[in-house]
Amino acid sequence: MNRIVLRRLADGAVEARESTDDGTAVAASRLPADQVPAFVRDREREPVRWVWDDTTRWYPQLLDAGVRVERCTDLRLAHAVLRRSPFVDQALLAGDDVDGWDALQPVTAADPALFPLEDPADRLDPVAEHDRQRAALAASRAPGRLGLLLAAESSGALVAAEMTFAGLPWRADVHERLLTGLLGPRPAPGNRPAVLERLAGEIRTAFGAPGLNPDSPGALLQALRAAGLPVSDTRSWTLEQLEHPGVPALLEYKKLSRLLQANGWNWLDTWVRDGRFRSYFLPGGVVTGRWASNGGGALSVPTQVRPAGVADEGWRFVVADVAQLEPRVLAGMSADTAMAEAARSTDLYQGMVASGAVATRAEAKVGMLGAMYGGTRGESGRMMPRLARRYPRAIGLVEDAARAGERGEVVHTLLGRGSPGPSGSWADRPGELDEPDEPAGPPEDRDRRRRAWGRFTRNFVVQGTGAEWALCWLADLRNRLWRLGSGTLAERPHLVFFLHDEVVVHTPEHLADEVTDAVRKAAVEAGRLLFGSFPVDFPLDVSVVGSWADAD
DNA sequence: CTGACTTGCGCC
DNA sequence: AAAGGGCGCAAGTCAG
Repeated sequence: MNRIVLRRLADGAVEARESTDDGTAVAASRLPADQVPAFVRDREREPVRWVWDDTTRWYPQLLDAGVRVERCTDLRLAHAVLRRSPFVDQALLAGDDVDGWDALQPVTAADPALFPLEDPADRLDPVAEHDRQRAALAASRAPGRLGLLLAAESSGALVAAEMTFAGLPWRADVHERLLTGLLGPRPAPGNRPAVLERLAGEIRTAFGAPGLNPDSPGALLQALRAAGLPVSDTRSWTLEQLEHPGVPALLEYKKLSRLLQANGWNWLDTWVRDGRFRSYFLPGGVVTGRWASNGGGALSVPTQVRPAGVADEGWRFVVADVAQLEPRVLAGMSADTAMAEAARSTDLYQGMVASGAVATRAEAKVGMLGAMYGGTRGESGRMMPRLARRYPRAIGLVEDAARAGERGEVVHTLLGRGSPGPSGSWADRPGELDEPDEPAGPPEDRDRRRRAWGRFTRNFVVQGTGAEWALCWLADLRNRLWRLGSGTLAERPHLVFFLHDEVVVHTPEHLADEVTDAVRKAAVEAGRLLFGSFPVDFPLDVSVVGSWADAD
């Protein structure tokens, strides 16, 4: 398949340089910027891979012009993966531009700085970088796996741009009714809603603290202690343990105050327009490879406001999430057949019980979470020896990752995403510089930091490989959805939300069953891509609903 | 005053 | 019930 590298020139025109799969140059042309969408649309008639510095700098404009692309190489994201991958000989990526590529940041409309006036991306040469990346990949220790990761990462970049373009259908009227019902009418700026004001009064009375601002943790802590309560913080969980007549009002206040601050009227004003919640998703935004988001807190939309996520008239949401993604991924990547056997069940934890490994589902769950997160105390710590006997490969893999992290070594995901190196003097190795801002401190501090880094690397391999499974799922699903419909992106079934192990597809009602089928087939394909013929299942919970709140 | 940091809490 | 990992965000707090 041919590739076309797009590059913005100093005068604003765009250069398109086409080459064959083996790198032979075919053609180069120069286009006025306003002719780029038509050019891309025309060339998309035949299979082609677009190569560009950064999807956030090219794709939104194409989508606005009604142009969808099938595949791309996102050099920014690929560079970030390659630079950290232990599979790669870093010398092959060296060049004058390497610092520029390292520093390149995505562009979001929330952060319109630097674009399009003085964009650092325009000082970088995408053709040279593409050549370096191809050479580094070809010479890498596992070009198949790493190549899959780069393709999936680039595909994720397309999905992210498309989700922002389409937006998540959101009914501001439903949301406002919900707010008014819980908080009272929208207050004037700077004032508390009536319900919060009433609760604040009750709190002041109950704790004998006139003038107390319950939003101030310091002042609240003082008031609680003055009332004779033995607390050292003001977290809800701490407060729940207390017997005091003022506590219920305080907990209610905190809950509603949180709703107001995070997803209140200001949130609606800022993030919801024309019936859509438009956030920005940032593939590769987290070190493990998970996505981050920018704007509107898209990765933590509380269940409380999900009733306002409502499909358009004649459309439906297909909401799908994977049950227990990470333990299943761990079974697959460690090729632990006993754990994969437990994963044959819809409920992996129940499968562990059925096999006799543990007595109860609760034990299975707490034990596995401890294995993946590094819990050593209490219940999960007690489960570890039994799990290690029963699932030696799975538990061995995370234990090895933890030990490697404690030694200051880099670990990697199944497809080759590398963990960042530790910083701090506990990890100093010969030839490395001390971090002047982090003194060695007493030995027990160093040990604590060492163990904390081990917990990070332990979790990194599982969370990161889980993110790779999810990327493959998304990428395959995106292509299946496109083939289901006709017309523009927004006229076909399309992705509108993604969160680690959950997707929401907005689809014309008559295609909902086919979308459900596509979501399941894509999950099977993701498992095959990562784990080949190793038998590990990824069962989905799928709901076809009118409102997001009705899923599950 | 601004910017950096802390606290607390939402999601997985 | 959290613990143990990863985030983003808003408000309060504090240093300069």
